Amino acid sequence: MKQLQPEYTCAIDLVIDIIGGKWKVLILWNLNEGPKRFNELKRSMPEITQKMLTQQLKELQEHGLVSRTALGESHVEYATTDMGKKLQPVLFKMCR
Amino acid sequence: MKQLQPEYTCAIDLVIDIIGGKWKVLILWNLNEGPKRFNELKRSMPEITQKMLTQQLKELQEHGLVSRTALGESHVEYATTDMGKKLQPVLFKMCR
DNA sequence: CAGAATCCTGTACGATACTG
DNA sequence: CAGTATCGTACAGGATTCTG
Repeated sequence: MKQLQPEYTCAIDLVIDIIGGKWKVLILWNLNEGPKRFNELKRSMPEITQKMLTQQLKELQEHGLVSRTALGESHVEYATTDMGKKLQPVLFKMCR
Repeated sequence: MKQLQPEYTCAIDLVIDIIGGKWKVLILWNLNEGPKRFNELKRSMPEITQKMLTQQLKELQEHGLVSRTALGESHVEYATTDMGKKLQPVLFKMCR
């Protein structure tokens, strides 16, 4: 998981790395309601491509904000972690 | 000057637009000490190119965070605006 | 269903040279 | 001193096809 040291000279760079880009905040927003499956997330963000959803979910996992749970052969559930839940009010206070 | 409406669905996008990228926070940091001339800024950020410094300063002006004052033929001074000064503590609280 | 694999494009950023 | 102008590159993100 990414930490503040040593490659970041400024925490802002880390924040931008973690929630920057086109999709991460939107994904966190959609997971706010509760755990969702991959295609369920996909449907709630019609404009995202599968590639980007896969990729951004993977990065959110690496940053410890989202968890992935395989519940069956073809049943995967994504949810916000405790850290993700702590981040949400900070983000969403700024969103309308 | 950019506003919250209507092209941003989330204020985070605006924040990233305003202070995102590789150089903006660093420029604001360097202007924290007081007004500086173009080359003075350039020297305090040896790795930035003239092109990027020019470009980012222009964007910071458009966002109303930095002011530009021509003091002579070849003497230009950059400084943080009131809004820039308000933004600084928020940013720098996160920086070490 | 939940992805992986390719290929492609736009643009942020860099290197370098030049100028009033 | 304070920039422009051009050219080149790397990478984020998109479109499409394929798979266990």
